[in-house]
Amino acid sequence: MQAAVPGHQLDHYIRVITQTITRSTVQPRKHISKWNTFLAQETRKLNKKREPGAVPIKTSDVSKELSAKWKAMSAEEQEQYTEDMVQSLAEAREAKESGQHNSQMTAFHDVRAVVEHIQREIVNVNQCTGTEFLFLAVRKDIKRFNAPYILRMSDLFDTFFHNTTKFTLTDLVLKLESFFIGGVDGLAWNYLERLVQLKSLTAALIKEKLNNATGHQISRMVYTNFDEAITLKHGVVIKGWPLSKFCCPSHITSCSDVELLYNAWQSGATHFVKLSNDEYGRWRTQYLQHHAAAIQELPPINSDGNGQSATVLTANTTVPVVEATIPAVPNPSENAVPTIPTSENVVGTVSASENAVSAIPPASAAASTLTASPTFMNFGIGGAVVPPKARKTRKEKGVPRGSRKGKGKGKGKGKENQAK
DNA sequence: CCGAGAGGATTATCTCACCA
DNA sequence: TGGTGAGATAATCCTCTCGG
Repeated sequence: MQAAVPGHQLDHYIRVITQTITRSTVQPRKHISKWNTFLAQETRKLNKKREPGAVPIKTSDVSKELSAKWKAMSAEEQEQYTEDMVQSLAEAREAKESGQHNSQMTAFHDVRAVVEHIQREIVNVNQCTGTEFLFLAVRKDIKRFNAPYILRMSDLFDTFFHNTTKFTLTDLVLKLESFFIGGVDGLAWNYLERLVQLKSLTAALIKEKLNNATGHQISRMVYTNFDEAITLKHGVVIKGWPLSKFCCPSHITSCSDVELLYNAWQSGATHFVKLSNDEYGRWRTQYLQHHAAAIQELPPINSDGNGQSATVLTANTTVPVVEATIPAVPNPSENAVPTIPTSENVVGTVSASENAVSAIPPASAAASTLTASPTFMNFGIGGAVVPPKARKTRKEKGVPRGSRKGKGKGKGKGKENQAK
């Protein structure tokens, strides 16, 4: 393609062929630059005039020359000259943003729609006849987006599989997926592989939920400075974060924590909530007030010993808005509102240390909510979430290990040392 | 195009449970 | 009691996005 239609870097053709996102779609500028449209327009004209087969003129080749021409024009002339182009670029941008052209995404939605339909039918038959159903769905291609899916009509399925195979349904469906994706070898998952896979699935799930909540594609989920990067920009908050620490899944080191997080998102116990205009307005006001207070009031606050919020704000860590309590019976429509920052329930926006821990429900709270869910569930719901086993404090805790360069490679190194 | 920063993946090393 | 390997932890590396 590059040979046939030269003039771009290889990356450009790859993006055109695969229809993947480009930087312009990731974070489009708020306003289309008149200068850019002028530059594009003029370069296009010059390219039309060039000899057939000649090397295409790039904007960088003519920008200086065109800059002089641009500056010579009055503001009105510039406006008039680029008006049409700006409009057509705006339309193209809109089409690019909302247009559906990704076959993987189409497949994902197809699977989801079919699964939803099957779920409805199974529930109906179960209610009419009392027949027990267990329905599993896994992808067989790593490129597909759909996460493993479990639908079961009774908790007894969990008990049965655990008693007979020593695996939970979650473990089994992960193994099943690995079998389809990687063949028999995929079954030989060790802890690390499972952890990595689950982290990846969880990150993808959270991003998908974020996109659904905002109604448009977000380039990536931001965990550090969540309130600034996500809530402030998109008016979305998180409810029911199940862990004491808010961070990206890859930074969670315990497998059980990742499982808990994944299950919480999959079940909806943890979810994004889009704020209404009023709610967002209030949230934004408070957010800006808190930040202003943190900057302006730090010295006097420390001196009079009052004003914990501002003191905590200066801790340099911004914790996202996390709903303080998970309702016993999840009802998003009713519980989506109170994430507006008030002094009681939005501790997360101003607290970085002590308050954040108390504000976020413990793992057991999330688990109890899960078990209170309906009888048909998604992946992993209803299984008891076992907290990580307490371990001895490591001797080298807090001691920097230093560079490992030149210390040899391969996982067996530590074992070899131990053997010695 | 480039640097900063964040997310995600990989690697090295230690702990612990199990078994002969 | 010692060997073995899975699990756990922390450091480091790699990749990507964003904004200037």
